[in-house]
Amino acid sequence: MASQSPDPDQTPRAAPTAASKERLRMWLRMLKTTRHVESQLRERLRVAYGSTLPRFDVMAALARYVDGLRMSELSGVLRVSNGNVTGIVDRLAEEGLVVRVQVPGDRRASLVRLTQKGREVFAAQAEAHEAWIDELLADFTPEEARMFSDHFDAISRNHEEEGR
Amino acid sequence: MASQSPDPDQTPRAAPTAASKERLRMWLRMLKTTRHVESQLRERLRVAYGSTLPRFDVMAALARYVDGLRMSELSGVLRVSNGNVTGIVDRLAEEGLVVRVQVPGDRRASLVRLTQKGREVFAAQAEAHEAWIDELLADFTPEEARMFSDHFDAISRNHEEEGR
DNA sequence: CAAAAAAGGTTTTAGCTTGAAATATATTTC
DNA sequence: GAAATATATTTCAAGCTAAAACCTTTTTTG
Repeated sequence: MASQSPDPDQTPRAAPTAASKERLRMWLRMLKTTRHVESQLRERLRVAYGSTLPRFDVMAALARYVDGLRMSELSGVLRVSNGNVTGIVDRLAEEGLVVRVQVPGDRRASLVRLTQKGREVFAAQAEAHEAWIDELLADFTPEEARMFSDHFDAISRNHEEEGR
Repeated sequence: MASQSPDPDQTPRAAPTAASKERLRMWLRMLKTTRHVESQLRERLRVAYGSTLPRFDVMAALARYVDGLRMSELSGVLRVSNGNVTGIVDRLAEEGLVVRVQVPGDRRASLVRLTQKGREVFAAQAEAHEAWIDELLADFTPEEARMFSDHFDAISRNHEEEGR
């Protein structure tokens, strides 16, 4: 076992350290797994429901907020750009899954809500979605899943504070 | 501690089980973290280098394969659609970062390679990229990172077998 | 070898994504 | 209360994405 750590200085950035290599490795694997699951979900939503992940995400947000959300709240919850939501809601509205309701006191704003049809469609999709996740992540035991959840949760919290 | 598992039957799909709830929870958190890191990387690449993540991914692949890759190999390595790579390579070629080389024996195919300029630009971006990851995932200790890597790695392997 | 099938790429279409500019309405300030 | 500022949303430009249609060129097959 020859000497392996010739450079023990505390370089704060740019210089690749053992730790940064480890994190990079983790990131690449995590990204790969995430993309695989996402692309599976995309395809299954497309084939089974003729829908997309962004549409599903919007409906999921609206399902959680029964009273509806303003466009800006929607983009805030989903953490996507403002103009982005406009197009997705347009298409969902065309299909009769959501409605834009005028906000009484403010003629700029509008409230987006799921329609009855929207609620029904989403309920079916959400159930399938959960089963797909269960299948795609079957390699994680429930215990592992819980451990990872808790860890990611801590990190998300940090991120949210930054992004205030 | 009252009894907590009223439904011990082996329902294979659709019925939400405790395990599926746990995996769903994990997925949502993992996705949130991944998206946060990705959007940070996108923004930083844009601001610091006027570039994008897909461009970076293509250059990273070409940096690993010094002899170059065919378009189809490139899309295979990156796991994106065939026609997708065409546009990205077009733009990288316009900027002089890659070149398309005719394959001697086959007039359909072409080999894509990084130019000298491409190698230099990528080297700088890759170093910044690693430092950004290190910063964005600083909440993971190197040991945790290693553990997560190993776990995701096992899963990726399974996915690759499916996707053959 | 000619027809058929396969392989390598590009183009097209429709949708998603962001950031910036534009529009309309509200609120604040002088 | 008019002008300036801020807020809510949409529009726009540029790029990414998958899938499908479409050329070429190569390989296979009868």
